[in-house]
Amino acid sequence: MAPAKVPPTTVQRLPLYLRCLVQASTHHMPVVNSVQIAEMAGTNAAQVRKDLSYLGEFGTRGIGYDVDSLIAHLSRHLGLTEHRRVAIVGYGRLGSALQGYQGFAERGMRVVAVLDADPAKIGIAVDALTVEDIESLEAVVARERVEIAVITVPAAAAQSVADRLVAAGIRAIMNFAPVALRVPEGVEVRQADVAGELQILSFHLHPERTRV
Amino acid sequence: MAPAKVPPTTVQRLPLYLRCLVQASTHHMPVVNSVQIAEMAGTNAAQVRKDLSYLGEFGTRGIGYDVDSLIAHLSRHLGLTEHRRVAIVGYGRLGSALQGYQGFAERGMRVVAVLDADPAKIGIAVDALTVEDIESLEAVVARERVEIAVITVPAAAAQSVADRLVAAGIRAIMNFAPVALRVPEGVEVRQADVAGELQILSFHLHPERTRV
DNA sequence: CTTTGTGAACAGATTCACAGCG
DNA sequence: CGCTGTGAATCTGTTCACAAAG
Repeated sequence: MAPAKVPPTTVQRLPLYLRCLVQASTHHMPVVNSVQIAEMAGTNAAQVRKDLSYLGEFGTRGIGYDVDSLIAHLSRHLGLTEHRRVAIVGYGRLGSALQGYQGFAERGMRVVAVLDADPAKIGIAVDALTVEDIESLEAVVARERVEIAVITVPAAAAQSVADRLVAAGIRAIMNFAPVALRVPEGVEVRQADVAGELQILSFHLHPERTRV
Repeated sequence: MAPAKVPPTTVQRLPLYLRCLVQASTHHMPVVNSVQIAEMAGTNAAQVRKDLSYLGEFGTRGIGYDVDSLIAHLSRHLGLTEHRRVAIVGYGRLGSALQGYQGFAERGMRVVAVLDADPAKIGIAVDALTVEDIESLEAVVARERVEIAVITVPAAAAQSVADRLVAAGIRAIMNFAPVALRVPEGVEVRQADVAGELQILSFHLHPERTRV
């Protein structure tokens, strides 16, 4: 019953389930069963039930899961009862695309700071924010109570930015720079590498599906 | 010897190894051993050796791996001996950020087409390309011999775009829209969901981490 | 009668540890 | 000797199948 140990693979699927349930909610479905969730999520029903069982017992046998109540449970387990405070470090093409992404708010994320090292970019007003100097990173993190940092700086600068973020108390980093970050125990890093993903796709296209 | 069956988890790490080796090459290291690769990649040496062993026997016992030769082998196995032809469908903030990303070329990817449904965007010149009408998707895919498609359209349009891409012969899709795409057997999809990744990070920040 | 929740069986990935080769 | 390559052992995740609950 208590959230003892949730397997990493299960955690990775929770946002997907949440998305599907929100969609079901907008379609005015009051209740869904594990087969329906699995169809929407592209998995199988046993997986869905097992995953949810790690968080608690939320279903009703013979009926299924109450959509709104399950949304509430998942949101709580994902720590999304309040919006998470996100800083974007690096206001290049990708950084500005993320800053302007409308999908964050409805999924529990709030961008509270944008930073860059380029004097030409510092001071630019974006929505209600201003691009701030990366030199004042520590002050900004403290002032805005940043919980999650998104790194969109060039690869060469990523590790030093990560070091400073960690020193400033950040424990959750999403890194778009194509380098493996070194962080101390207790700091969680998610790596996003678009070119790498395309290379994985390329592997599956490989002509060499016969023999060498 | 022959590339029989490479486990999916291994395939996912190959781009990472390739990146590390390219870095080693620029640092003028002619040879690296599995411990060094593991350090750069953030894994362990046994993992590196096992992964590489699925592709063949590239090392020299007592010495290690020749960097340039291993880069060549990995590139070949990833199908990167020639640049992969990529189309970006959806010229919004994210689509344009990806279109302008300089990192693709050096990692075997070449953007050969950009499409959008918005008449205000169709015709815009981007580098050597022009944003084309999504209505002519099939013609563009054929003309440019597109191998990989990147979907950056709104969630509501993603499935129909995917259906048309598959019908046009595309077998590798990277999807940035936050929906689970349904595709037939034989079509490979990689899902990228930034908000979902941040939610995973949020889970790890959860206050409820105190053992119950 | 339906659907959950879950032990047990299974499948897959990681790590170990060492034989084999340079 | 040093380092790779790999079977064997271990660990982790997925799927099955059914008892328990409404």
